[in-house]
Amino acid sequence: MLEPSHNDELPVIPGKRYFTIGEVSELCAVKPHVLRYWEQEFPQLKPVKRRGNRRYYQRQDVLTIRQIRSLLYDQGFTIGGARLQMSSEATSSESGQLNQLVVRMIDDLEHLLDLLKIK
Amino acid sequence: MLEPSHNDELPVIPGKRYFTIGEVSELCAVKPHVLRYWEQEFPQLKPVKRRGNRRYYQRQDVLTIRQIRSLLYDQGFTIGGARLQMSSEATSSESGQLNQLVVRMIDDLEHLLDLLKIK
DNA sequence: TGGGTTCAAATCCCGCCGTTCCGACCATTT
DNA sequence: AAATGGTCGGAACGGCGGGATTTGAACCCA
Repeated sequence: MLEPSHNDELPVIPGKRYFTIGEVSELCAVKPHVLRYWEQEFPQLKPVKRRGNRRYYQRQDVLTIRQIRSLLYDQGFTIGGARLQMSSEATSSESGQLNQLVVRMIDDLEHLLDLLKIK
Repeated sequence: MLEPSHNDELPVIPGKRYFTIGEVSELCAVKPHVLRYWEQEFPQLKPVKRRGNRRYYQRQDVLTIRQIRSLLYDQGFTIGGARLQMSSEATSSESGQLNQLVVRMIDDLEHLLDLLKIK
């Protein structure tokens, strides 16, 4: 259960705007009914709903789900613990210190990505 | 940044060398049978045993138990997740807090890398 | 010698985290 | 428009992780 079945191994997210629950299920390796369940447990997970209450997930939703998945399946949090992490992350990204560090690391990564593209 | 551990509210550890399971139970607010159970789940928790298989805990054991307690009860890890945290900390020369921060940042950065891949 | 503590091991139990079922609704293909 | 297949919510169901309780004996201190 706690083998690192990591996000790296998940498919690349196609370049389209909306995804059905079935598509998200495959993109995140999480069954549809589990996605519906998580929706009850994580307030930040709120896909758009249209005609007949169908869910339409956007990129951010997919990434959020992958993050939840990582917290639960890779890092070994309970659902309550994962919820805590998600919300504490939301608030900590507003405190400059950590945020700046992350921003700098992102810069470095972008730099590296550029290098990779050239070669 | 992370949830303050409730360990602050636990009693000060008296300045003696050995503690019985009953004493540790009170010092850590964890019932004796749970302490025995955790002993099966966390290899690093190995109190000395003497005369009639009785457990004699040392200061370090008490601290270890408080840490496990914090991971399980305050931070919302499963037992498996807590074990992961403990062992990853054991291999780190730094404190558990920093280590955990790094783990989360790596997670965040992977999250951001996904974003970069799309754009 | 008696009351409190501890022991290992077996058994019990509850709630988390899904799973399975369901009839009905929706979307896409032919 | 019919056929095919995905999706809907809600309720009932289930495994099992994480203890809790029980048992009966050994131990310790007074």
